[in-house]
Amino acid sequence: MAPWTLTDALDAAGYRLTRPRRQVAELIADRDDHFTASDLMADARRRGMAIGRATVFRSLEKLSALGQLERVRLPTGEQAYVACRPPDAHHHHVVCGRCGRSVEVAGCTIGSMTDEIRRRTGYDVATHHVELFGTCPECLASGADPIPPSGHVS
Amino acid sequence: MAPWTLTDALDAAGYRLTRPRRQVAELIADRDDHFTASDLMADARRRGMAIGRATVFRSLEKLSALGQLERVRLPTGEQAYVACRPPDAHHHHVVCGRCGRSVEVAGCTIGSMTDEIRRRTGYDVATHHVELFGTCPECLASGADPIPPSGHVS
DNA sequence: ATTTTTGCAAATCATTTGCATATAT
DNA sequence: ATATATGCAAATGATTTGCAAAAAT
Repeated sequence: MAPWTLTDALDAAGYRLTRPRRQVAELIADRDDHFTASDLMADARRRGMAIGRATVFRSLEKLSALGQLERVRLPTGEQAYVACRPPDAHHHHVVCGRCGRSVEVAGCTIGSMTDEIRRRTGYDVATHHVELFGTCPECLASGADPIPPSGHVS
Repeated sequence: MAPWTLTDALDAAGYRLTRPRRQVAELIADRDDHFTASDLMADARRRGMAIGRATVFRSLEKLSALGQLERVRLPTGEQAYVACRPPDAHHHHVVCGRCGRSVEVAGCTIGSMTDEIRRRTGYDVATHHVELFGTCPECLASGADPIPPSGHVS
């Protein structure tokens, strides 16, 4: 069988495989960068797919819940999504601020912080979000000026 | 002089010290938890302060740009802010998902990840965002069930 | 006096929801 | 058949913007 598609994930979770859902899955699979809900709407229109706005949002919600997508807030403040491939392991994404491409980064070092935080602050850390932004190798190679490191982050 | 207030920060940055701005600064200073723009609007109304919605947003924007506030996206999806005290050093916030209180955590271990990421992915990491959520010591003591660690985070 | 800031109301924008219809199972 | 999902359009909610009036320098 094909590796493991978003459609498979929806299927495995017991959702019905409808035309709109297959199409949303296809649109996402064809992207290698982050995207917003409206990006997908535009993609769909461009390909002549008729998918309702609400359906796109509902699909994104389900796929996020299934761990197939991660919601990220871009530095610009936009709400975007990136596909998790593979979706199971704990990881983070680095998003290129220039072209939008993203890759996953395994080996999260945050875990080791939580004990330390508990000890120092008394807070029991349950979850965390990490969003990394920078410049991808392609954009670096193309001579574009890298995004300058920001002085005060997070 | 008083330690260093949000008002001082606005002043130092060359902004005019208007009544609404002083009031927003006061409202924020009186909070020890995260807050949304609407929270501040409500606080203001409660105290009989007449501050326009737009002014609140404009003030939050300036204070964020000055590094006095951090914008955080709560697990619920809400856009909130937390005060940075002190505002200068690189740090992150742990937010209590139960009561909203937050504290800063110094000693970010992300920095050490960036070289590794560069080596493994070719991405030049410029900025990062870390948002930590959990349960604060007070809430833990009060016997409330801690927020369960989430399986797939970020 | 001059420039900045305010506050309103309108505009924008993203996201959600109700509900009758259509579709997958 | 029957439960689920769609798609519209309307509702919601947050944030932004234009602009004349008000306030700070």
